[in-house]
Amino acid sequence: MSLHLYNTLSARKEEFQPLVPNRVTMYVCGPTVYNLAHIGNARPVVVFDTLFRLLQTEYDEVVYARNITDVDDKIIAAAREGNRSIESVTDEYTAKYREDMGQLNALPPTLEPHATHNIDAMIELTRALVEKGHAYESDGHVLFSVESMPDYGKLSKRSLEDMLAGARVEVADYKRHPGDFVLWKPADAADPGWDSPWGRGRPGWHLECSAMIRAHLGKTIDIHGGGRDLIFPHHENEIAQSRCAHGEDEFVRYWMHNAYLDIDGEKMSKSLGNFRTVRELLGSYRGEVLRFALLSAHYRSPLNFSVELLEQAQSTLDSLYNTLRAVEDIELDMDVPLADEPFYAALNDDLNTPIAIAELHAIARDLNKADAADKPRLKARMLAAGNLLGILAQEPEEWLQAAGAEGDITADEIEALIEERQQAKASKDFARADQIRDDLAAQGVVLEDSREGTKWRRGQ
RNA sequence: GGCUCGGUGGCAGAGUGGUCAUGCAGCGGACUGCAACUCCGUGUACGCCGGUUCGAUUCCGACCCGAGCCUCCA
Repeated sequence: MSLHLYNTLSARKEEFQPLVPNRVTMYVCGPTVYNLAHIGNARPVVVFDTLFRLLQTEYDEVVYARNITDVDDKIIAAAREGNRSIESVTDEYTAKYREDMGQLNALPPTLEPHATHNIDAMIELTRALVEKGHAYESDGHVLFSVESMPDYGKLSKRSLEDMLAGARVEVADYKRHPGDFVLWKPADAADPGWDSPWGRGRPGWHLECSAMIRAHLGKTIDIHGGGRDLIFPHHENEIAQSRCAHGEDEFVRYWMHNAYLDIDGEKMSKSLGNFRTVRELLGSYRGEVLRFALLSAHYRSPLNFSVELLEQAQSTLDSLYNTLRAVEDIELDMDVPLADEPFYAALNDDLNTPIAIAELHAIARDLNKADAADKPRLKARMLAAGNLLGILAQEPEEWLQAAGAEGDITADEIEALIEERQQAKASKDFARADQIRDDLAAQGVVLEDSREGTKWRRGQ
């Protein structure tokens, strides 16, 4: 099955065809770097990283850009609050963001444009919009005129009338229409700012993405991703800016939006304060566990986030790695055509990761009971599935035996006890053998006997 | 209020007009000195009420409940 993606714009699955054969351009809204990423922020990263991996199996060139928003009111506020410079705030959180996402096995994007490095492109875009009559200057601000664009609201499926009906925000008096949004705003002397035809100022948030896409990927791109909550106004406004400035009918060919993480039936968000940072969770769970948990639901479905979810992800990965450990010495059969793989078909069907994971389980089950002759191929298939999902890349033994915390019993101590237990078993002293096993179990070490000897892992 | 989108077995979570999701947990069995691992088997699930249909969890309509967006937010 060829790749099909659900397009928010058409509200249906469409066959994916890149604008330029064999070259795909993808842009995903990245972080505003003023604090730590929470696990909800990680969902689009993991989802679009999986898509990135999938696209690379099919296309020679995949250009994936994820921006860093490093100029914003919140950053300024955070710098003031911490009595530090803007740069020290953005540098710190950019670095931590990269580290955290790397822990989730997210590949680095091809491009990581910074807003502050693209100010010229933003000014240029604004100038073009003013010249074409889509924007106007008012009270030091430059605003986009939503009435100048006939199909404004197409992505979010609402009309200007709908928006007015729902308006519950005080309208700034410098706006001609309540829906008009800021492209460029004046900056105080104390705030970061850049000279422009409209005085010293800084860009509006929506403008940044449009300008960086134009500067780095082109007028029309294939895929634009982000969280559902960005559909309106952010992505709607990107469309308005880019299409009106460039005179193109098409800005983004496939709009993709992930649902969010829920906590107790509510979305996890900064404003609700019910979030858990990735960094905090990494203290208790490995990044791969977090990633697997995020992939356990389809990206367009809300995912209930809980400790139970993580525990389940942990035990599922342990089990899969256990299967791989049993075939550690088996050579891989590299001749595995992805096109024939059910997990590949599942991912090509709008990134259906739950089905892909189900297929992975099917392969693992077959591998567990396979004849020696079939193992090289099954192992290769399992690893290929894991690779697309961004999991199962570690050495099984390392995964299963990694110490969880300081003070855990060491591998050497465990090996010594296993040896002692072997002797006890040989002399039929089962009471002693079982006691050793129970003692280890109490310290989180599980023993697994087989004809080849005893293996151990840390777990429940 | 306007606009979107959902309600699936103990839990998580796919999918479909008519024998199967899958995983975790539970139960039974095989294996094992006993376990663990693994394997095999095992569940009157699809919010409620109507309609269409030979047949609906799946299509249509009403209703109930929930979520999201309309304001910074993945």
